[in-house]
Amino acid sequence: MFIKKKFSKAKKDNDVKSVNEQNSVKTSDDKMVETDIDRENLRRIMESIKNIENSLNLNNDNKIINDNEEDMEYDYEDIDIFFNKLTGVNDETNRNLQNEKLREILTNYEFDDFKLDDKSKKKILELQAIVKNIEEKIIKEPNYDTTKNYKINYANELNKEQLIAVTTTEVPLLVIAGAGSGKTRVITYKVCYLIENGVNPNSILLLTFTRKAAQEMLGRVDKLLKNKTGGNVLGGTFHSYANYVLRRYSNLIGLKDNFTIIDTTDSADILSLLKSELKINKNIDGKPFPKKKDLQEIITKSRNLETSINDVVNSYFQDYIVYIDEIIKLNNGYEKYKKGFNLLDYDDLIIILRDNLRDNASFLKAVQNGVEYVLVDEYQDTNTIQRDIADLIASKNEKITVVGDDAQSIYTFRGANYENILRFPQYHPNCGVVKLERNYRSNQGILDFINCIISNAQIGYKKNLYTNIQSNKKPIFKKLASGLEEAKYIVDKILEIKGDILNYNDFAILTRAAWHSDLIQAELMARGLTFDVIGGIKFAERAHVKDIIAFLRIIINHVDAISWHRILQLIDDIGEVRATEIITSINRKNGVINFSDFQNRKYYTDLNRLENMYKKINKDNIKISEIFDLIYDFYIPLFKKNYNDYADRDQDLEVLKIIASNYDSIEKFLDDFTLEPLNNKFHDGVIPGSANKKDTIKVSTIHSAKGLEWHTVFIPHAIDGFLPSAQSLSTLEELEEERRVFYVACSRAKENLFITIPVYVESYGVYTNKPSRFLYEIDPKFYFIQEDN
DNA sequence: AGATTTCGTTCATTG
DNA sequence: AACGAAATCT
Repeated sequence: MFIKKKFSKAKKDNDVKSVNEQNSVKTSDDKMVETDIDRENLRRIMESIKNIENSLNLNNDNKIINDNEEDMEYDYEDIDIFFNKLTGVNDETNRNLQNEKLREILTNYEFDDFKLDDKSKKKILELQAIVKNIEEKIIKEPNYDTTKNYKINYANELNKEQLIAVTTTEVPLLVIAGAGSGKTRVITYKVCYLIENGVNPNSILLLTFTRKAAQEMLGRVDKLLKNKTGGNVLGGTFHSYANYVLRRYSNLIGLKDNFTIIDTTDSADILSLLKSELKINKNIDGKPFPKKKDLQEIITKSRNLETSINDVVNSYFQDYIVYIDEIIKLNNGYEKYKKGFNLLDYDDLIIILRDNLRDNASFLKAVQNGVEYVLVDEYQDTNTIQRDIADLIASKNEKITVVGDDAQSIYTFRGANYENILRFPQYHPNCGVVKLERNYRSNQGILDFINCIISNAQIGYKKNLYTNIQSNKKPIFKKLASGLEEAKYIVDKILEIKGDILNYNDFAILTRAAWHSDLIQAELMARGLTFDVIGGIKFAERAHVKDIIAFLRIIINHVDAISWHRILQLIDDIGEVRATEIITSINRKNGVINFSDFQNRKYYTDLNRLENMYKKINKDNIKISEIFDLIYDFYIPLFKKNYNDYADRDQDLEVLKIIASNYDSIEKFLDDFTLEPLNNKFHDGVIPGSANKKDTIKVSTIHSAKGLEWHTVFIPHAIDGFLPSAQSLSTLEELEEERRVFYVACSRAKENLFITIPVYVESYGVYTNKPSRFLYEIDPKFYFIQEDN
């Protein structure tokens, strides 16, 4: 069972041999497995067990570990015995003891309080004052002309606060919208209302968190108005809007309009390349030089928070303080590299836009010329750059509406600043405020629970969500023996609740980190249930998908060096150094692809094939599907050579071709692909991101679940250290954000909310009995601890 | 020297 | 699954 699974990984032929002589640890079915790692793991497990046993105050007879025993040598049977005791599978008394103990843990849970420095205290006080002030700006009555003949009866279809939010169009407006309070509805109706009052749809700018959100809202506008005007609204994310404007007015800002947008992985790859070119690969005081991912994070953080690299390293990456000079050097190299090869990263898109709106009057005028009304969704997740963009565009008439919920701000790690929402009135002194508190989503049991979570938060608008939904089910907390048991429990529950009435669509499993649902996915698969994975490793980030994208980018931007690196290194005997040499030669020829200089090299055959491929692609009126066929002709042999699991990856290639073939141009496809990366893992013939209405269970990260809702929601692995994440416990701000993550997760549920923890976490090989501290903070009367299966 | 293979380590959250 | 360090190949 679980232990075997863990240890089978370490089982290797030669290890097995050595076991016989040295050690006698064995599994319950007598298979010899033993390595140093095994022993270390076993020791750790035993230590965990000891701790739990001690905390349970078992008498010695019930213990499997004798404290006096010096030599910690156990075999795996011991663990099974303990396991059964702990879960009470065999023993009624123990089960009761367990639940009693759990209740005790949940009510006597102690954590260190954070010591706030004076600066933070001051800030909290200041924000509290702001919050108080804001209450005075609340608009009390709608300004709605009932005599007007609208297609939509706004007064009927909206509650009073929603109606105020929709009809207040001529002043800056802050809409504080609690979870499930009809935020989307407000935005959709507001767009309709503007259009019905004669506003030109393409002078409305709607900025949302994902492009899908914008599309859905505008689709609903079309439905409500029974025409196609919604499609003319400028809608999208800040990044996609930036892309649009920068290309359109590239001449005004000295930018080439055929720039390539690179994603996070590309940035990291470039940094890694520069790192090896600069030959800085040191190890000072046992602290290794930052990995490419960390480098990328440092740089992007410094740009999004608008602070120096020095500050970022000092506050978030103390281990790298010794390398600050090198990191700054690398950053300069990175900037130069992007300029040289006509690349823009995500941060460039919005920073260049903001800077030009601010400093370039003719550009500002050109952009403002088209925009009369600005609507911003998920305002709590904007950073200061995005805030500036919205403010600058709206600066000519201040007809700006922002909608958000500071309690759901969960993106500070990428620079989002929930203070934007609190400080909106400071930037717009004549603004109005609307608070939406009526919840249309969850039943009262869930609302009590989530109100409780957020009442423990330190900063924010006071909100108290209420509902008219009659049912009143308390959330359920359940402890399971292992991740495997947790997975089984969840799948069983889904089937039980679903019955014949509900759809799979009604269920979601939400986790803090994508891998927390690994075992659940395995269980779903084993039982033949279809599910979609959202979040985690994205389709667009899989190695072979990136390969294809690289081929396409070269077509548009012949000097896109990072793509060349990817492609060339697929070929045998070409590594980083050879690739750089070849790329230099391409640059010398100004992007002309001609590899004749390398005729005598052994890898010339493939280079020649590559050259011919691009010659064939470079033909007028070639269809996108033909381009793909040519690329695949070249790629497939290399693909099979480079990925021994190519059979699993194979289907992605076909999907990519289908998606791309729906576009008119490669450029458009690449933009979309980078700006709205397909989230879903691909399996069973589902095209990721397609409007496929298949009835599937959703397995998602909490972050990706923002704005969505389900009948029944499961939050597995709600272990303290996972949620909140152990990596977010150093400051109060971090902890507060974790609380909001938990809040977002719980508030997705309409009817049922299940929170579970496994006692044994397979991938870490540790036992735990601590549920999330956020659970502890909640009055026990607001949830059940489920005692049996 | 540079390319490739192997093996251990690691597991936030994203446009 | 993907990275990076170390071992091994050419």
